[in-house]
Amino acid sequence: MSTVTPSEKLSVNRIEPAYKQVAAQIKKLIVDGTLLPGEQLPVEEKLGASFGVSRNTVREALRLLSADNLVRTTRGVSGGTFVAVPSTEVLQGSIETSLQLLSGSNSINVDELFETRTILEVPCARSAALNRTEEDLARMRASADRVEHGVNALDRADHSQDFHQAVLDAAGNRLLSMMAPPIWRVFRKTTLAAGGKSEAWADIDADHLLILEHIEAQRPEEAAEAMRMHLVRLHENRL
Amino acid sequence: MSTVTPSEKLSVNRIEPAYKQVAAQIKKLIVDGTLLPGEQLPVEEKLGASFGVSRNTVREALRLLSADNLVRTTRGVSGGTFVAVPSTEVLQGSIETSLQLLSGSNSINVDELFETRTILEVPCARSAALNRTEEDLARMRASADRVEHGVNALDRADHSQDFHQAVLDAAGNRLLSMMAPPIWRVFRKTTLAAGGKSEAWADIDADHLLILEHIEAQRPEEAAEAMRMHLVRLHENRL
DNA sequence: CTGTATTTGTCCGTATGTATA
DNA sequence: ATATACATACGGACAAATACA
Repeated sequence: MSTVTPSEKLSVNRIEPAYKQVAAQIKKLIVDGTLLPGEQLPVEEKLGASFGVSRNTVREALRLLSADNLVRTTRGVSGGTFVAVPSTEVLQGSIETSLQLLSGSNSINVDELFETRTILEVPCARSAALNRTEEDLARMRASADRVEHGVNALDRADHSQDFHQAVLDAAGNRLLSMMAPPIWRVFRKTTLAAGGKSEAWADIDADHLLILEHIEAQRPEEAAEAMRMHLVRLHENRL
Repeated sequence: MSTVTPSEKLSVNRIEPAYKQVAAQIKKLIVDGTLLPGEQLPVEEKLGASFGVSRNTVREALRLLSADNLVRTTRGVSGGTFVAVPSTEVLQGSIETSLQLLSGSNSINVDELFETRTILEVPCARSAALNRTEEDLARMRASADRVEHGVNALDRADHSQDFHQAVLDAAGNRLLSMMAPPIWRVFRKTTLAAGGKSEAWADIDADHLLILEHIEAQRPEEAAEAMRMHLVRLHENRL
């Protein structure tokens, strides 16, 4: 008679390390809203006593949470572990890391990155034409100008991203504003070594000005189309 | 004469805890591709010796990486720490957690979630009409049917998500396929308590069939428009 | 400005789990 | 089946940093 492991016979869960259980419980409290942003957690020794584990185990659990930026830790007498305030940078960072990994393992390719970028940014250009404020326009003008007068390709590329971010922000959808940048950055990392063709920069400057013009004049469809053409150019030039 | 802290006078970096530095270095090796997925890292003691820190510090660093699912750890003689293979589930999980937090802190609202969903899914319906395989169609038919015959609202909502996932997958952009589900899930969590109006299900079933019909007949614009109308209905009914 | 209390950071030792001889 | 070797998991003690009296 062959022996069977419990998992084959019964529907039981594999036992989890203590630090994972502790992390899961604290995470639940944070996501549920029981622990509010900014609130201080009990000190490590106290937490250990509550969970019935050592301080060390608590610390490993806290490291799990801090990697997700759910908590922030400072040392010293007035230090401690606090529930982190959610930030867009955190989300962008985790998306970027994951995308880079998926890109490296060929789970996604550059064409998919670019198509996604287009799908996100073209509607934003349309919305931006409707919702843009004077402040938005000033930001776009400034960054478009900085692209035009950038000292080198890297500098210009940076300011070009600023321009695109300004368009996204003008559209007024904060979720879209934060989803696009990780895609740019991963795309840029994977194609930076290849080196973009610099002769395209004059066309890119013209594109930016055209997009800006349509957004300023509140012509949504024209702005969307200009953005679409611009992104095609960027794709062709691997920028 | 007033004293100034170094950070005010010089551009220096605040010193980081050892475990963060260790984590950052290992992470760099993984993202760079120096350490390949599936590869085994040196044992904790060896790592500690390499970095000049104790095993415990190494462990906390590994916890930081495991939270991002960059490494996977098992114990026992054949165990150890291995570079994890990137998975879409991981990315979706981290996006979902961040979105939920941002949603809870009003950094994004449900209208933005829904607009983003529309922007992602309407182009996917268009692409799906062009790229769909027989297998894709079978998935859509099956899930549309399960929505229609679902025993309760929760069950129907589950199958409805399956239908939408099938459309996304048929479009062929793996990045879009993985970005949409976290948005649904967060949206659903925030509006579940409110309770959807169940009298809309008949219309939803009809929508699904119409979308399916256009995709099957390879009519991209009609499919996109049907999807857009369908999402408007979902939004109106808070589903 | 110096001492002191409090909190996290780090190290070492031991326990426990796991596969294999 | 049992022992053994080797990996991570856990626990306790000390060190360092920080704010405040």
